[in-house]
Amino acid sequence: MNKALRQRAILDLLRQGPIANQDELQRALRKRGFKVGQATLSRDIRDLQLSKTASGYAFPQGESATAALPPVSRLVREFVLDVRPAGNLLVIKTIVGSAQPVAAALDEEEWPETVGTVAGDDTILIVCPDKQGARKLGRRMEEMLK
Amino acid sequence: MNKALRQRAILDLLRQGPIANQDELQRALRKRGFKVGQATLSRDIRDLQLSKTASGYAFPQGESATAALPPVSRLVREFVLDVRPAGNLLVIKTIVGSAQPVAAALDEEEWPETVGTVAGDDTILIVCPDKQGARKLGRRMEEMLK
DNA sequence: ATTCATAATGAATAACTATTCATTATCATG
DNA sequence: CATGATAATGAATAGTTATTCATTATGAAT
Repeated sequence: MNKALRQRAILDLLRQGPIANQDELQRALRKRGFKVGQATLSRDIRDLQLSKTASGYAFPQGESATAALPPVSRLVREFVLDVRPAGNLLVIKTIVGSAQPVAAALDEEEWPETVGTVAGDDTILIVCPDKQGARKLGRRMEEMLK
Repeated sequence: MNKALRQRAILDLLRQGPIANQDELQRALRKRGFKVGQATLSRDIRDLQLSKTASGYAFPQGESATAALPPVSRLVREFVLDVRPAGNLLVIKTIVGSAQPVAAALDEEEWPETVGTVAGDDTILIVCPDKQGARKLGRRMEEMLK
């Protein structure tokens, strides 16, 4: 039950390459650890306002799919447990299994302080350019935790 | 068996308003005199590169549907039997039943010499600004007849 | 006109997608 | 922690679309 992450993953998959149908989408998502039924995918596709073309699912005009998506702050609040700067690194703890997709979402934000990210099962490491960057990013994420 | 006219009509219908599915498209086309099966519509939609969105069929990016369409010259060659200037009018004879859609296609060209068009069952009247315009347009269409 | 090749089409059906209905999770509040 | 409201989900199924397999039309070339 993590619609938010799943829908982000769907958009991500779409950027990677063409998805011909919901069956294919289902299999691709399963590889990423999302196990859902076809009905749910049909709903996701409606939510994201995707359209089906001869060559697979496509984004709507003007990248408005991103708009239909919950903001990262909501993801952080929902899945992140702890944030700790450590030198020029930021160590983020998430509920188990969510580190990977949350990291992907953070990546997409393209914050200037993120040089790179690595994600395990329940831990994300964000590499920042320097100690100051890590602290700044840390504060921003603490803020999101409400 | 007049794919060319039918596909033009489909695009025209799409401009008029939303078409939710092929059943609806089939009924709308029938009103215009095109009687075809669902299978054919599925093929037309592929040909025209339309995509299906939550709010019905939509044009592809960049109006490229027009590109997938045969040029007017082909329509004229196929459906027009005779062209005769008469003062500032151009009288066009078509095979029976095609005047209406052919006139629609000619209209869309927005030639400067066409002030307006009226179409019956097998006859199109194109009103031109003057005698010269009618003759010029007449020559252009004769040309299309090969 | 006959023949041949190609294109267009429909009926039947396979494939795919959306919805309904019931169930389960989540969350706020007493 | 119960309870009720709301959201998310899946199984079954209804609805929709794509494809297959014949068949028919069209046009070119004898």
